[in-house]
Amino acid sequence: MPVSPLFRPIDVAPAYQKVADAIEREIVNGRIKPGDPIGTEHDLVRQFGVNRSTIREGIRVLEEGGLISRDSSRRLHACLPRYSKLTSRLSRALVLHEVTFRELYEASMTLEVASIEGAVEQASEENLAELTDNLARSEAVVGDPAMLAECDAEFHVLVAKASQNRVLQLAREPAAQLFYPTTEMIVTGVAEGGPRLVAAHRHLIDAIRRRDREAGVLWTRRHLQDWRRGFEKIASLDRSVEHMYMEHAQAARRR
Amino acid sequence: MPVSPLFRPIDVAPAYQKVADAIEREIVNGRIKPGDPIGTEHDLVRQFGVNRSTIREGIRVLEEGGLISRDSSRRLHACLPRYSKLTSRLSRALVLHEVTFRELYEASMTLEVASIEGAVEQASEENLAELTDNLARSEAVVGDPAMLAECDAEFHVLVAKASQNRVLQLAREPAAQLFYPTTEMIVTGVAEGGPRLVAAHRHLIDAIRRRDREAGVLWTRRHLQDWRRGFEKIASLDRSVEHMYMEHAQAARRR
DNA sequence: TGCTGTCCCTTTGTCCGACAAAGTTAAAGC
DNA sequence: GCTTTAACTTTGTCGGACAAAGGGACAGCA
Repeated sequence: MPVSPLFRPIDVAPAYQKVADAIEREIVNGRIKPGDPIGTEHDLVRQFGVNRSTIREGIRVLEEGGLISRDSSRRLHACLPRYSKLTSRLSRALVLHEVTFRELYEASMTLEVASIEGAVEQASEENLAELTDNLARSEAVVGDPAMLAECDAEFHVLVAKASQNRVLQLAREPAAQLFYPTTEMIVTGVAEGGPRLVAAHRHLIDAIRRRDREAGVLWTRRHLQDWRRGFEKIASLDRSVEHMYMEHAQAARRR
Repeated sequence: MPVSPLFRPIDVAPAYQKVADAIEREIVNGRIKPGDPIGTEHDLVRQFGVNRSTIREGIRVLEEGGLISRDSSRRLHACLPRYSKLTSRLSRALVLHEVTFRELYEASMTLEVASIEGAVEQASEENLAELTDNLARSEAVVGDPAMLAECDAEFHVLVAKASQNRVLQLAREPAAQLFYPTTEMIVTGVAEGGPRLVAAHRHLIDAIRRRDREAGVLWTRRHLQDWRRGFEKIASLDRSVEHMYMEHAQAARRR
């Protein structure tokens, strides 16, 4: 017979976790604002009454979560978590879960179409300027697969940004990060890949400028289908995302 | 005049970071498989030749990233990062960036429609059984807003799972986690809210079973529009997601 | 005035050694 | 065979220590 629940389980979190939680609460509640200094480790030792090693373990937890960071002089301050840092964790998780390129492709089809729809509706002049600048840089490096792939990744980040929807921006990011290395491979392996990619970007910018939703969606689909056709010349869509992707993710995270 | 970039910045990562990176590499490369033991802190001290405090800081980093965890006996082992743990970080970031409910609503409209489309196409008998079970539990707690909101959140997780697309599952999660508290508020404040919610779920399951894509999309839209109408009785869609949401996110993370 | 070098203080990253609490293993006892 | 007891191991925490690097103030020099 199970005993009746007379007592609740006691919260026995280790001290470093409690330190992290306490600081996190202050930041999330807004009592510590992004940019505010957290104080030195010694300060925290005094405030929490625990050893510096314990404080440092707590700091690592928060740092990894993107809630605090150290400036050039290594002083601690609260900060607004950067999406790209957090989403690289998710990309890594997708790799470890061995998702297939088909899943990536189908999810991205949805996410990128939604991005362009938002961009067509909401893009500002500044967004258009950024996109145009990106296009110019892409044209300049159309012969360099690595650089072009980087420009492509940035282009789609800018489209998502132009949608003015940060939830969407964040949702597409983990999948998008996994695209980058294949884009490089495809542009390397398929002769007409680079020019087609740049042409698609040009049409997309044009669609955004003319607020032409149909054209935006059409060219986004074509752009992705191009990727797919190029990819299928190299491998099967049902292959799982390979481990090599992590090198890129790691490099991106450290930036 | 700027100096020409003769030298690249030297990589001077602190030791704990190098420890974390080294272990991460082994896991991501697959040399350490999920479930494999990492060894004791003392083992790592010997292998890396650094102090235990340094090892422990590195471990915190990996633990926070979901790459390793401690079992019941606190021994370290590699593990498959759980989406929900990672996405709660993102939800927190969305809160701190003060995204609006409008962004949440519009992004979710896309993500949930994509989920149901995938589910209609791909759902297995097992997925349907889980959904049906969820529906039964929802009907049983239709009078309890907190429990019903929890069931609703789980329902949509199950729909996304039925799509068999893990990228999509992951992409919708950060936004979905922010819905939960408002659903509770709406069901509390709007008398017909609970029954309408359950009815929508019933129609969605039916659409999946009949592989009726149109009906699935239709009822997903209605379901979300219901949420929106309910929400607008309480507050404006352009209000930013409030800090109170973090309590839920924190509770979910610890589970 | 503007730049450089120096001295001092603070802060961080790392190390060492220590210990209680909790878990593990294995032997001893029934 | 099952329980109890007694080592042994591992983790979480502590205190103190020190070198390296950064910041600030101040003097010297062009």
